[in-house]
Amino acid sequence: MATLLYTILTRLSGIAIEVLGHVLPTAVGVLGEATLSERSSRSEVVYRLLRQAILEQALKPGTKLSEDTIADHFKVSRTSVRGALVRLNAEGIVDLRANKGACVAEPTLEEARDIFSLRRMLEAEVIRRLVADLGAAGFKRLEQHVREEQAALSDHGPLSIRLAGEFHILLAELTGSQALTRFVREVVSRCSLILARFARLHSPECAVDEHIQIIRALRSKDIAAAEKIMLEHLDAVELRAELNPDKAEPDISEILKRYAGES
Amino acid sequence: MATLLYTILTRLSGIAIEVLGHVLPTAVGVLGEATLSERSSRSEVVYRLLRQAILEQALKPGTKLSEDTIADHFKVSRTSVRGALVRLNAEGIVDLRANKGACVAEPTLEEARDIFSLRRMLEAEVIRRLVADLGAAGFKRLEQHVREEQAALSDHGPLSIRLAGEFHILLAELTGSQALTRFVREVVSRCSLILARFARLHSPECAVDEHIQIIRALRSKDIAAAEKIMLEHLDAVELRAELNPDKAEPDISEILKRYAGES
DNA sequence: TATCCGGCTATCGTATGCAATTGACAGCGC
DNA sequence: GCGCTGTCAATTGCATACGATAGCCGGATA
Repeated sequence: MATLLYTILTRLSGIAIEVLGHVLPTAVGVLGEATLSERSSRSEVVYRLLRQAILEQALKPGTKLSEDTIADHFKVSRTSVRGALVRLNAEGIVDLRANKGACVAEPTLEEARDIFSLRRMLEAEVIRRLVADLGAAGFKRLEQHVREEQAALSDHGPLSIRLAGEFHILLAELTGSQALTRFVREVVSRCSLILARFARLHSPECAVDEHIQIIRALRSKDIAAAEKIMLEHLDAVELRAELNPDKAEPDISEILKRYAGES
Repeated sequence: MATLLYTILTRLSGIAIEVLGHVLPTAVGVLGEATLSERSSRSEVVYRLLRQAILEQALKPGTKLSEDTIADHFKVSRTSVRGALVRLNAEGIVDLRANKGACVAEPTLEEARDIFSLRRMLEAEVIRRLVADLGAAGFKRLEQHVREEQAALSDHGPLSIRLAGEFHILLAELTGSQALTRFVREVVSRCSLILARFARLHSPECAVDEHIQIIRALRSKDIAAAEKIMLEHLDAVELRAELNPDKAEPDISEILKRYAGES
């Protein structure tokens, strides 16, 4: 397990080292969501890299995130790592057990259903708002994004997973509501964890086609139809996840709970 | 300004000092939301105290939160304070400007409307779920809470402000959905900031009566009615806030922007 | 007089060191 | 053989120390 973390971080550390030299602006661009010229502290960089690693499912749920290990690999002090871990914990994608170290969060099946249910609500709202006022510029960004997704499709790897999630975040951003965006970002992140934990193979996870359909529905300005498409899309995502709750328990405590009569 | 922070923290530090001795369990109880026996790190304690101070509107939007000052008053190191500030920042109630220190967030009017709109959506969902499955135990907790609110009413101070917000959080908790609770907690927190910034006098802010009506509506199991009451309640809260956008600009930059033609 | 420049101070970002807690293992008693 | 207890290593929590950055103020210059 420690070995796995080792491997992942080594792969990322190539970026990290450059980042921690003075190539920041460029590297920030690479990391995606940064608005340019935004200077990044070490803690910020670690935060982004870890987040990326988790959302790309390189770091799987349950993986222990030792401060020392991470600090060594990113060539920073534990202080910076801690800052990042605290933030990730606040977002719910890292569990922070006192004196026992951090690990990638392991959503339970129950939590998974909970998240999905909320996600449906939030994204339905997104659709409603977008049908009302999405302009040409917005559609352009969406289409551009989908093109990127298609380009990354052959990759079958981390990139396509991340882009699939970011499509939904982009939708939320286009509503112009910061708060809504924030929440969508969070549920999408956690859904990524859930899929990592429960889904068999992540397949092309969110089929790009479904995203294209959503755009088309938005164009049609038909609220009911658009909402329906989105919900079906989310159902599809959820189905891919929960169909096999077999994989649901690599975690013994879940199993034992039932025998202990804790519900 | 620094003087104000000084005063507030001094008032809180009485608690803090005890807390940082070994009286933790007791003190934690005082702080409300803790499930007993949960040991708290220094960072955690600072987090809770700051959060409480902000939500009770003792620390008003815009107040600078110097790490040194806080650390001195709570008798902890800056390290612990930083951890707390990072968390508060993640929740959106503290702004963290690089190399310039933290300050209590100052929601703009635009953000305020955004938050309220989201809040309506989230709490409507809460009501829908509660109408469906709130049991006797739940009603009991709600009524207990309202009694506390009534008791605190004469106080006209921090306590009643906090309890008013916590009523809504309690409602969310009763749905059993962690994610929903989390989001409601966040919007309620930010609404508190908004009221602190824009509302004239916070009056009994959320009239206790309105809370009682909500409970009654829940009892009636009439979704439409209950939802309506809740939305009216939130409208009332919002009205109290936005009726006088005069107070909207104690902040010069907002004013100057208009003259600079930046929008 | 207004503007620009340089040092100064206050404050933050990061690294490191030490104390404290946890979990494991060996040894002892039952 | 089983369980308990005390010691040890590993890892975190916290404090302190240092370097870096932003904002302030005074002086010099046009």
